[in-house]
Amino acid sequence: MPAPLPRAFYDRPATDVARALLGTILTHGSTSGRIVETEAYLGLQDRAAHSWRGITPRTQVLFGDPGHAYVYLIYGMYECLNVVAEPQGSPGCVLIRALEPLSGIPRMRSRRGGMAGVENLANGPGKLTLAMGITRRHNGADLTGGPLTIRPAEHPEDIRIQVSPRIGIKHCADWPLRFFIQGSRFVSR
DNA sequence: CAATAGATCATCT
DNA sequence: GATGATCTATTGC
Repeated sequence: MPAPLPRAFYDRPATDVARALLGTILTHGSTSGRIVETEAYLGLQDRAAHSWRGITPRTQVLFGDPGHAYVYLIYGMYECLNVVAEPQGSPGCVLIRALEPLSGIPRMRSRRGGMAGVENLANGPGKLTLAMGITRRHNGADLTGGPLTIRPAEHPEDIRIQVSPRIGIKHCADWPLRFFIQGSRFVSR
């Protein structure tokens, strides 16, 4: 099993990290999946980003070291996983929106309630945290070593990236900051 | 198939 | 007190 991506991988603009994360492998315990869809959130100039107003108790991790997880509760019901990018003090991050399940699929299915097909196990930000067992306990977790890690893509050269506006936001709704693997059946709708 | 409603709560005003 | 980086079930055509 290859080593987790190093901190330097995350220490660059959020948009670059969002593209580079496509094809990499998120692992938590027995479950793992290939990242097929991401969105970049830019920080102070991006009104769709949580961090656009500056540091609050919630956005603190976004201003910290890159390579850590930012997990928050949305709509009182689901949690979303982000990866902190950019150097300390610069709050860019990347939302992980969809996974292609690779291992631990029965475990994922039972966490999701037992009936979902493989394409529907983790094809959305709230679904993938549920399937992978990721919760707010992982907020601030170091992704370069620990129970939750991201490992290099297996065939990065084969990946074709497609770009679109981000989903489900009100501000900056036309910025082309959503990235996904062309042709993947595991991308959200 | 498309549109809509409802669930539910931490965070910030 | 309003809002939201969602999801599922249900209704309507």
